[in-house]
Amino acid sequence: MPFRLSTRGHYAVLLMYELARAGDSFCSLADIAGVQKVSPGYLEQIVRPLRDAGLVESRRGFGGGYTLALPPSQITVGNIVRTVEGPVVPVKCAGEGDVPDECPDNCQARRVWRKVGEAIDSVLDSVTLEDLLQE
Amino acid sequence: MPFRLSTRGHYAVLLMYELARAGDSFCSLADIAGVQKVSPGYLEQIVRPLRDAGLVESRRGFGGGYTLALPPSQITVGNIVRTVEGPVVPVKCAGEGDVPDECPDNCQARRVWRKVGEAIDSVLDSVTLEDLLQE
DNA sequence: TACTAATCCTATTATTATAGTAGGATTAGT
DNA sequence: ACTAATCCTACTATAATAATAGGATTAGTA
Repeated sequence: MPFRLSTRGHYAVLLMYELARAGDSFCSLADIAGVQKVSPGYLEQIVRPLRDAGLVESRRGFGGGYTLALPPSQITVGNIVRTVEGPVVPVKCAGEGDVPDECPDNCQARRVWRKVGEAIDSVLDSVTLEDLLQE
Repeated sequence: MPFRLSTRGHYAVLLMYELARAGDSFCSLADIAGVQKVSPGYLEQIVRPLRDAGLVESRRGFGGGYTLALPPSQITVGNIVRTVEGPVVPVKCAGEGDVPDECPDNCQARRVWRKVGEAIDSVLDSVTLEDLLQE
C-alpha cells in the first residue's frame, strides 16, 4: 500500500495526544503505553527525537515523565511526524539537492511527487494537538 | 521517511509514460528497461496488474509488447499507482471497514489520516499521462 | 540510607516488505 | 527452425520496521 505512515509516526502522535490530555502534569511512558497498548520500550525510542527537538520536556526519577514543552495550539501533527520520521518526500528524486542515480533521468512525474509531498504537509500542518483534544 | 511511494508505483508511472510516448505502436519491456535503466524482469511483475486492470494491452511473440488500452488523457497517475499498489491508506485504521486490533482505540488522529489519503488521491488523480507528455 | 519509579542509552533481534533474480513455458512473426 | 517477445512460478538478498533486552543514571519516598 502506497504512502504509508509507519507506526513510529503514528505512535508519536498518540503519545503527544496523551501528553496534551495530561496538561501540565508529567506523564510516564508506562502510563501512555498502558492507555494505548503499545510497548513502553518502543515509545522510549520514539520520544527521544521529540525531546531533542524541544517539543517535550522530560523529568527523570521517581514521579518523573514527560510533558509538552509548548501549548497544544502550537504543535501540529506535521511537527510531530516530521520530527520522528524526517521530511515528507514520497520518492527520493523529488527531494532537495541532486537527483540520485537510482532515479531514471526522464522522470516526468517528479513534479507530481513534489506536489503530493506538499499536499501531505499541508494537511498535517493544518491540525494542532488542540484540534485533536477538541474532538 | 514517511509517506513513501515504493519503486513499484514509481516505475509503473515511468513505464506508462513510455507507452504513452510510443503512441499506438507496441513497445517491449526490454526497450523500456533500456531507456529507464530498470530490470526487465521487475517490470514484468509491475505490468501484469496494469494489464489485468485493462490499462494496457499486450501482444505476445516476435514484435510484441505493450500499448496503452486507453487514450493518455483518460489515464491518471492515480489510476496507475492504485492499480499496482492498492488504495492510498496512510495508516490501517483509516481504511474502510473495522478498525484493526493493532490500532489503539482512542486514535483521535484517524480523521487526519483519512484527510491525508484524500489529499494524495486528489493530486494523483489531477494528472493524466497526457499532462506528463506535454511537459 | 535503602527502595522504587522513572528516564536514559546501547545493542541486539525477529518479522516483514521491498526489490529484485532465475528459469522455463508459450506465442508469434521472419 | 529461429528469434524475440510475453507469460508464469518460485526463489532470494537486502533493508526497513518494530520491537526486545539489559543495564546505568536520576530523583523522590519510607
